[in-house]
Amino acid sequence: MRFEKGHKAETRRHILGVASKRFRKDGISAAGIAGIMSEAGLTNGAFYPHFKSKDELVREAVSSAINEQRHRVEESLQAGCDLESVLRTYLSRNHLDSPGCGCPSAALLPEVARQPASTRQAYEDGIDSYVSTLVPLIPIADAAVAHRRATAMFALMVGTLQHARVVMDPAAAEQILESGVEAALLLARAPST
Amino acid sequence: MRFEKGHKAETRRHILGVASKRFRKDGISAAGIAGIMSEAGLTNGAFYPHFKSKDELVREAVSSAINEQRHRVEESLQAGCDLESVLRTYLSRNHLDSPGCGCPSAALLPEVARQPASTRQAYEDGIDSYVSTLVPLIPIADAAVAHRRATAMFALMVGTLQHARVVMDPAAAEQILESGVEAALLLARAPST
DNA sequence: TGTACATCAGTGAACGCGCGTTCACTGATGTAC
DNA sequence: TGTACATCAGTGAACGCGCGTTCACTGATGTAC
Repeated sequence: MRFEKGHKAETRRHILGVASKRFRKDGISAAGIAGIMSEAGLTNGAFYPHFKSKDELVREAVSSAINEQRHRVEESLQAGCDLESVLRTYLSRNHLDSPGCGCPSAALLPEVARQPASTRQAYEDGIDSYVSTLVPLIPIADAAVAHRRATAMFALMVGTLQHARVVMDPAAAEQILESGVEAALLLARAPST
Repeated sequence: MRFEKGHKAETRRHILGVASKRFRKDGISAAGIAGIMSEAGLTNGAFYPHFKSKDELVREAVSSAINEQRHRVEESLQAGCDLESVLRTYLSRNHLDSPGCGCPSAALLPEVARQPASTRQAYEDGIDSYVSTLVPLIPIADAAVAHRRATAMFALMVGTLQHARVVMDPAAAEQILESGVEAALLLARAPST
């Protein structure tokens, strides 16, 4: 072999990583194969030995992005972070300014809803895991209630970050983020009556 | 003149209406001028006497969509609808299945954040009005608190509808919508301490 | 009343460009003998 | 040990297509005389 073993698998992973960022930064339909491949340091022709089609790349890139997003939260929790700290990381200036390496739902959720069924299904599974990761942060005994609260909290976080990203004035954007933190804490802490 | 007076303005409005739906249904970058014009019953060449560029169409189409969205809520309020009824209209099966004639934020918010400044500004203004329309539905005396709650409620509604639109199983999607209604009511009703 | 001209919303072909995808090819290495 | 061949990740030109945009033109009507 003229390349060390595992080289191709590594290239594939590299392409996926580049694509995953480009999709979040520019949008799925606005990001092209040629641009992704050249950012990966390859020519466009090298794409198809790795992926059957752009749809396959999209499916793998967005589902790996949502799984990485869950991983980041899991690591925060293992490091001992509480809910407010997780919320303030998500609803931060830093996350606001870095859609390319942030939450794929904030960057792409409506566009994912327009993808083929297999992509939507893979993404839905990723969201389910993500929401489940948020559940233990909610101090409510009733598991079903806590899960519904976590589902709403996810939507609130995603919607808030999207809204803040449209806003031109950074100070106004930060107020929107703060509204989101406040409301998410309220959702978590309100009694379950 | 070979067309009655006001004909051109009416055609322009017609193109805007078609575009506004197409953008919400297919996404801004995925919807093309030729497709919009042919759905409007015209040829592609007829576009440019009406609009300077696609960007101009996008700006007018999305900002008119968000203003119509506010109008729908205002009319519900004038008809005497309460908060829960407004929420259940927004987070309904019907809205879920009709992105093309529904809330542009649920369909396009992340993509709007990637548009030129003038589009983002126009859209931001539309959201501000929309959120202000929601404020009176929140029974909290402190205006600043009520406004932050309304801001969060907007994000929760948008995020919930987007999430439900990704989900394949209709029953699961409705559970997500229900989580959103429940949480939005909680946000509105929780005391302001 | 009849004819010549001006108006202008809309036509439809064409522009260059980038898209997703295909494919004959390269060239560095490993294996066979 | 040296040579011939097989392997295959990646190259880069080309495919047809649709994009946003331009522009010379049409043709129905209104106005001028």
